Amino acid sequence: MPAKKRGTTSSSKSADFSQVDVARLAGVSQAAVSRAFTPGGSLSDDTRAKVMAAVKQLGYRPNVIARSLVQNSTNIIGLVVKRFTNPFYAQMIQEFTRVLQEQGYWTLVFNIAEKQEIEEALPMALQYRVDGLIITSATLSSKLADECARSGTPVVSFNRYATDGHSHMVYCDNFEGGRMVADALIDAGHTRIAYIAGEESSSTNRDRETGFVRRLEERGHALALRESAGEYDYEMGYAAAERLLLSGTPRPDAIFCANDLIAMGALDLARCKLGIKIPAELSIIGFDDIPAAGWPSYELTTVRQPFGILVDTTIQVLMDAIHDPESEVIKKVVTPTLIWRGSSRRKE
Amino acid sequence: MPAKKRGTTSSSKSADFSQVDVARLAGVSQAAVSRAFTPGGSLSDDTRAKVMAAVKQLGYRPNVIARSLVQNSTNIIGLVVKRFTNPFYAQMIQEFTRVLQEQGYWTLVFNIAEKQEIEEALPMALQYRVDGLIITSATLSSKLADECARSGTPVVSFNRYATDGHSHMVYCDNFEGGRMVADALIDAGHTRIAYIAGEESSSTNRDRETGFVRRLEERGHALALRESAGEYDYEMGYAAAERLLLSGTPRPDAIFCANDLIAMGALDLARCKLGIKIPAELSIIGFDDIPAAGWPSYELTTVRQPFGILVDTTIQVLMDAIHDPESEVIKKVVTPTLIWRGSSRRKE
DNA sequence: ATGAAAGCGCTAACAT
DNA sequence: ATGTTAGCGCTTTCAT
Repeated sequence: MPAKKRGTTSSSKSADFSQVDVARLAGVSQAAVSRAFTPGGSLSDDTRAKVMAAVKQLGYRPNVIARSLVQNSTNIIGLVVKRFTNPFYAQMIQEFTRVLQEQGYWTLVFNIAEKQEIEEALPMALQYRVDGLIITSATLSSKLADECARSGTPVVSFNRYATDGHSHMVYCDNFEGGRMVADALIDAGHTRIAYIAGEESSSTNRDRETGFVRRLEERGHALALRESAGEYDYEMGYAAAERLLLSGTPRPDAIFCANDLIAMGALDLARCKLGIKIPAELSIIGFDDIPAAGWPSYELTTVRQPFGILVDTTIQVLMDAIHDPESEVIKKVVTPTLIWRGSSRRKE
Repeated sequence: MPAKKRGTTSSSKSADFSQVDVARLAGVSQAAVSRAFTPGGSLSDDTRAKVMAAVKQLGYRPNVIARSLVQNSTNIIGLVVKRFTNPFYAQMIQEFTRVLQEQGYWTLVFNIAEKQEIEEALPMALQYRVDGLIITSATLSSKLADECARSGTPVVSFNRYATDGHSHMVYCDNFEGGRMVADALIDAGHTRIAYIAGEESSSTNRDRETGFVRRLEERGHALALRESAGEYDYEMGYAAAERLLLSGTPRPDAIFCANDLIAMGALDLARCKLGIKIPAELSIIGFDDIPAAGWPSYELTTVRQPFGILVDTTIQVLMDAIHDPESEVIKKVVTPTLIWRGSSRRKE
């Protein structure tokens, strides 16, 4: 089946040359060719020149797959993602691929739509012998985590907990972010405070909400209303806000949304459909600080996740784990920042 | 360097088992194990059972890298991307990875920031022996295209021309899209019509602009003003609109922007900073139809690229090319649709 | 500095 | 149906 053409006879198509071909043409051993491509391979200038001439003449290109087989290392990192269209995650992936490339790694993307799909995707990643895994928007079952550990593949969970005992973790302090928002809203004098949740099962949602609600309570406030978008997207945020604001109960004077997309949906519903004045009649605060949050049409107050730091840290942790497979589980927490903009009232 | 543990002795960490290990445990030949993992491999139920028992006991997982080496096929598609953060492209990548996975392929992402970087990224893709390449947001030099052809790696250029004689092409009819906008604006009675360009060197920009301007001229109109954002993003669009609308010359009454992000930047500048009424005083039309274009805060009239069709077609073309490497260059053109929304006046 | 040879884990052709 | 054998293209000893 492989339509492979070998040998020295000049044939025009689909010809992949190997080091044997190069060696033959250069009049050296195949090992010499290999050394010419090995950093630190000891080779005389003369032979190296001969090799390179032959390489150029044939248009030879090393076969990374073969190298990966013998070195038991692919220089590929598996990136498991979901919710791709959320700008926050899109930007993440962009950064991950970019920074990884700078470090000489390539990114194999595993796109999981349903929760269960990670059970298929992850074994594939292991079969491809990736050197490491970054998991965003999914949680490894402990069985999967064990398999990764057994095969010596380090895993970094990005922006979520992992209690499997093997995965490293890098995440934003979502709990603290929730607290910040509670303080901001209380300080601004709000009294009927609501929360719109994102994906209920996600640890990001749980932490943001818990931090938020606990802090409200600490300061003698209760959560007045709660609604759930179910997903982290605009449309679901819009719909959730609709349920929240048209529920018949007295309208809240502030809403904390689990992320920016939800907040923008809520904001649009409130001002475009219901004609509510933002922030005079209603404050809205999001989470992430995606680019659109800063656009003049939204001016969304939000909790910024410092994603450059998150990405760099994640990759650093992964690289450390790759080079020291025996290391203990590493956990890095990054602190978010509240970004004040026009969608919320300020302290009087 | 590879810390590999072999053999039958039960050792706990980093143990990757091979078919030899499985065979030994199952009391069959190594080839039998291979056959157990080969779709049409002939094997008795008895041996298959023995193999599977051993597989399970050891936690054996096939090594795809080794298979790729012998089969000369990786089941990996290289995806070359740029401008990741543009929602249109983010959505594309999401779709590409999803659909490719459905077909049993995995996506290796090559993120190129600078134009020149494709000269490094593409050879790497070839070294990884990808089964095919999808190029978005970049143009292959004919030298690179030749190398792909020589190595038998099919290439599909996504949303851009390729005149290299090898690359297949799937793109939206940007020229026609430009014409549609010209008609829409003229029909609505606009007389001072402007254009804000995206990345000047991109074929998408060139085609949209050419189609637009030609059609204006056909109908006896001239382009009143032209400004360039230089990039396809919001900030550059905002800045370009600022130059355009504050240039001192009489203000245009309509602007066609090379894509939605630029249009949203222009729209925000016009109404938030300059207080211009949209669309009463100024019509704005974009291109792409990203999700945000439909949000109530923007209601952006735009030319929709049917991206589901674009992606499906691209992958279909690529699959065909993979299975018939000798095929002629394929070119598929997809027609866009004008989506009317509130940011532009309608025919009176 | 260089070549010869072993072997990475697998598939596939060739026996039987 | 199953085992034997020969590679795939490469790195890496081990000699020299």
